[in-house]
Amino acid sequence: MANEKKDGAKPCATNKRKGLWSPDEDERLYSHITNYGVGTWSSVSELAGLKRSGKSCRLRWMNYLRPDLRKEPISKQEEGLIVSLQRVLGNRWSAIAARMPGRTDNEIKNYWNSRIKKKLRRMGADRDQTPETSQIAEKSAHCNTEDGNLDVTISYNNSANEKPHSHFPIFACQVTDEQNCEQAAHYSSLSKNNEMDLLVEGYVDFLMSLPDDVHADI
DNA sequence: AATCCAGACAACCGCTCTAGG
DNA sequence: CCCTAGAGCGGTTGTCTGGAT
Repeated sequence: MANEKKDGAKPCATNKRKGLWSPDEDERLYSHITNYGVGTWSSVSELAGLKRSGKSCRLRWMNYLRPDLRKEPISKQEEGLIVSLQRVLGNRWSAIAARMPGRTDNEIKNYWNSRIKKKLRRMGADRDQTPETSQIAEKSAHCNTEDGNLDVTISYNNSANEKPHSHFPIFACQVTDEQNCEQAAHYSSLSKNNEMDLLVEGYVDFLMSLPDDVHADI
């Protein structure tokens, strides 16, 4: 709860404190919100006796003080999920975080920038060429279950240079048991109906259900 | 012991979106 | 519609820490 780092906060031109939060500030913010709720963030700052912007209070609460945050490091399983979701959703960190309970967009973004991105680049698989959101909006899914392989592929229109399609796999594995076969059939029906949101949700659930050692070593 | 440097994380900035007047 | 304030988002910067020299 308490900020263990040194208090580097200093007032800015508008007389608002900036920089790292002190344990006292954390305590004030936490007890105010747990007792009275948020209301508006600018009022929280004032009512909690903080010389911080409402924006700063919101960020501190969302990224650090919220009781439902997971404190443990991001697991291998979650890392795989981040990579997969980034491929599907692009750099929409809040959308990715929404599918990972207890994790924040800031945490995921930092994790991506400091670790995964580097890791992918080392492997020559940097996905910075992920399609823009508008392109993702036009994407469609293909799911191939032939030959006992479950291969889920997202395709998207590349309107900029009018190439018909580019595609990138978000998931591929051997269908080895009954449960996977059912999953494959499920994906297949979703992709045929172009139900992208459900496909992504189902994919997330499936990924989370896998034991850690199943995840590909990216 | 001092310094440097890279990695990790916290926080800020600027922008967009949305709701209400 | 237009304007404004607040909220939220993603990119970027700042700060701290620990390891290497």
